[in-house]
Parts: sequence; C-alpha cells; structure tokens
Amino acid sequence: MTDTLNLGPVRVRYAPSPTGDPHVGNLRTALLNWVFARHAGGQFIVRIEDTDRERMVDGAEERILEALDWLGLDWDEGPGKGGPFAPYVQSERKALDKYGDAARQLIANGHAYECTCTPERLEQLRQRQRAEKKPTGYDGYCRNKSADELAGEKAQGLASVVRFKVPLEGEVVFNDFLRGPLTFDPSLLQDFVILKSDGYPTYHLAHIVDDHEMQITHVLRSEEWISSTPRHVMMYEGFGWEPPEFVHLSILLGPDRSKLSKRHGDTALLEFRDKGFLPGTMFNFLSLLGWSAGDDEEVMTREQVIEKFSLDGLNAAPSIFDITKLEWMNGVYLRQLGVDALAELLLPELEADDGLPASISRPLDKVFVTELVPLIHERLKVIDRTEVSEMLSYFFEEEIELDPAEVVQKGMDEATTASALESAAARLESAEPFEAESLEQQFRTLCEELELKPRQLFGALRVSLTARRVAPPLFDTMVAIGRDRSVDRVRRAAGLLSGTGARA
RNA sequence: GCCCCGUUGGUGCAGCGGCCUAGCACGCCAGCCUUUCAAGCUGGAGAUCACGGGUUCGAAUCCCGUACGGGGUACCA
Repeated sequence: MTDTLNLGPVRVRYAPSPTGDPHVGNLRTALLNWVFARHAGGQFIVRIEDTDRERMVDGAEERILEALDWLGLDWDEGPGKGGPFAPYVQSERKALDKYGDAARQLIANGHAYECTCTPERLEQLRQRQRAEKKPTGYDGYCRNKSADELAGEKAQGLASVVRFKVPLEGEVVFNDFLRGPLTFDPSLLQDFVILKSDGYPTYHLAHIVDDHEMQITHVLRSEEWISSTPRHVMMYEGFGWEPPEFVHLSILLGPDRSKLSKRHGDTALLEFRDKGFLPGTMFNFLSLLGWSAGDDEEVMTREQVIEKFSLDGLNAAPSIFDITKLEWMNGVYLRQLGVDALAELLLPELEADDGLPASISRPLDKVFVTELVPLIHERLKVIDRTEVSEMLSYFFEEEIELDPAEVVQKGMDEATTASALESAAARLESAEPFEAESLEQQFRTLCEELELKPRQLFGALRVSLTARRVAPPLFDTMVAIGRDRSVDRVRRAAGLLSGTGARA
C-alpha cells in the first residue's frame, strides 16, 4: 500500500450514468470519492456518462444531482458548475468529437481497428462458442482487414465500430490500492469495442479520455470494474498516458448476499429521504460501509469523517446493507435534533392527506405540534408519516374511539375501574396547577386513597385518554390534551364501563 | 465454463506476526430505572477468526490448496 497522505494534488470524480434512480451503493462510491477529496484538499468532479443512448432515463441526471445535493456532496467541477475541462457531460463532449479523435489516434498508432461485423454475426459467433463450451468473445475477424476491403464495405453502407487491438500475449499487471498487484492474461480478453456504430464511445474509451484530460489522479470505483481494468491499462499504454491510481471499492450486498439492487426493495437513495431518514444519518451510515477510521467511533459528523478518512481504512470485503442498524442510527440523529427542528419536519407529514385523519382540520397549530415533540422525540426511529400520525392523532382529535376492555387493568374489574376513573375525573377537574409534576403527585396520592397500584390507575387512565396501551408519559399527555378534554375522556371511559354511558 | 476478488459471532466494523483468555457497534436476552413504550444504564448469550496444509520460537494476521460467496465474461455502465 502506498501512503495516502503525501500524494500531492488529488482529483477524483464521480461518474454516474443516468440510467435510473441512483441507489445507495452508487452514492456510497460518490461519498467516498468526495470524502477523500475533501480530506486531501483536492477536487471532487462530477461527470455524467450518458453514452448509452438506449438506457437513458428521463430525469435520472436531475435525480442524481439531487441525491448528491441532499447528502451534502458538493462538487468543484461538473454539471451546473462548469470548470476548466467543461463540458462535463459526455454526450456534449462527444459532440466536440473528443472520442472520435481519440479512437482515430489509436487506429493510427496501430492499437485499434475498424470492424464491420454485424450484430447478427457476433450473436452467431457467441452461440457457437457456447455450444462448443469455449469462452465467448470476438474472434478478431476484422483485425487484419486491408484498408481497401474496409473502404469497400463501408461504401456498401456497412456500419462499423472501432475495436481495441488486445495484444495476443504477454500479461497485464496493475496495482489495485486495496488488493495489491493484479495480473491478467490479455489473451483471455477480447478485442473490445471502444467506439460504437452510433458514434458514441463505450465506457472504456470515454472514461479514459476524460479522466486523462481532467487530470484525475485516483479512480475510486466499484469492485465490478476490476475485470475491465486491464483493458483500461492497455488503453493508457496505447495512448502513452499515465494511468491513475486504482482503488476498487467493495460492493454493497443485499440481505441475501447478492449485489444490492432494486430487487432488494427500496435502494434508491432518495427513497430513504422520502421514508424519513435524515441526510446526516445516510452520510454517516454509508461512510461506515467498507470503511473504518480504525477506532471504534461510529457516530460521526461529516467533518469527523473527512478528518479521519484514509484509503488505508477501506475494506476490500463486500458489506451487507443493514437497515436495522440504519434505523438505529437515524434514531440517534433524530434525538440530536432540537425540538423546533423536529417540529418543522413533523408538521408537513402530519398535515399530509395520508397523515392525520381527514377530520382534523389543517393547517395545524405549529406551537402545539412543537409542544408535542418532546413526548415522542426519543421514540422515533424514522419520520414515517403514518407512524407519526398514529402516535399523535389523539392529541388532535376531539373524541377517541375506545375499547372498554382495554381500559381494565390487571387485578381490576369493570366496576372498580369505573369508580376509580370517576374519582380520577373529579381530581382532574380540580387539580391545581394543571402541570405534569403536580398532577403526578396528586394522582399518586389518589392511588393510595383508592388502594391501587400506580400501574393500575395510570394504565386505566392512559387507555382512557389515548385509546392506546402504549403512549408517552401520562401526565405530560394530560397537559397536552388539556383539562377539559381529559376530564371528558376519563368520564366517558368510566361511563362505558359502568354501562350508563352512551357508546359514541 | 473461463477469469478476477473476497471470507473475523445474525449484521456493520477493529485487528496489519507476540499486548487476542479476539475489541466496539447494531440486533437479541436479562436486570435496573419506571405509569406503558421508548431512551438511558448494567450484565449476558453468541466467533474452534470458512476449512486443510505449510512458514515461524510464535498466525485471525504471511504462503499454498479446497470450499463457499460475490463480481466479470456486451456496439451496458
């Protein structure tokens, strides 16, 4: 391993392909690049690799930039920002004929050639190779075609691609920062396409041309690129360029240990945002997959991650994306949030159509919502609209729907519960001051008077007031609900149990 | 099939030849706190460091093999 500290200027890039919503694994690569750049005081560049015109997805580029933005990964050069090597979108660079020029350069110096084989012939070739149980790959049919022959075919309208001329023997060695020197046998590689018949470059050509021109020093990319890196190294040699340092990052796995993908459910980063995860959580959590500062710290700010970052802390083994731990961490971040900030986040969720019941009129009173925050603050893992609304609905409703059976606590029956609740209602009516601490004292006294355990009386009251067995601390709840509604609810519960109350 | 990479408790990581009777975190279990649930605190279960051979006075750490997992094998990235 080389030292990561005395590297000189660092220029790294995140080069996504706008073929869909960016998922967490993808953004983790971006994040590691970004952190590395920030740690080294270098530049982080974003480049859009839209050379696959077929798989382009509308809006994908915007979503990618939105995701970067949300995570707080700002770029020094790239879309919307420009920079000394603009444009940073490959289709725009293609229009400048950068890749055509490069391909011609390789043809001229004997490292590439034009090929007029049709997709049909290639498909047949592959089938035959498979049938004969031989490795599939281009057979070099056009490799030694004369210029005349080629010109003739093209005159007939045959489309052509440009293929890289892979050496038939020797070996290709390159150093992977995390794995050490990796050796490949080029005879196993095929003459791969570098320029497609639609004039667009393949990834192989495009990223090399751009990385070189943009003076990228380190390529931190996903492990699945290891197999094609020998191709890239050969191309650097063909061009006579110095290759960057390669750091292949381990990939992210789903719970079934296969590469994380949409099949594993919600893996798009922005979906985590929509599901109520905080950007700080995602940043922190993603930074921990396959990387460690070497100490046991896990909850870290961006600044701490940047400061502690080192390529040496990267782990070559793939890691499983564990949602349970993510949820825990989000809880940690949620608890760090101030009351007002959390209220701000909660408000739109509660007001949403699928938030609180439609019977509750909007807009909600922000001051009231802020008052409720402390009651659920440490009980939240994720800001889930449904869950949060469910947790808080009884604070907003005039009447709640009660199951009388739930009110009766262990060791009590309907009659004792009803009379206890009557006493409690009376106490509530006269309690002064109507504050949590004092209420608790008064109701503990009431417990003694009624010869009930706190859990019995308080339990009955909790259900009466909230229609739930699980709820925030009782006396804070009473205060938030208010004296009048509290008295009403307790009376009504008592009535239901003694059979005299009308079922609402 | 072929090529490449990886393998520390269920999960994420630490460990870089002796400090390891393998540490931290999530999860799980129990206790404490307590009006429920959380949060918090304390404790516990859980790993023959995938397996087999070497190298070495000494290996989770180095080497080889096997198994398993993953990735690649496109006019996709």
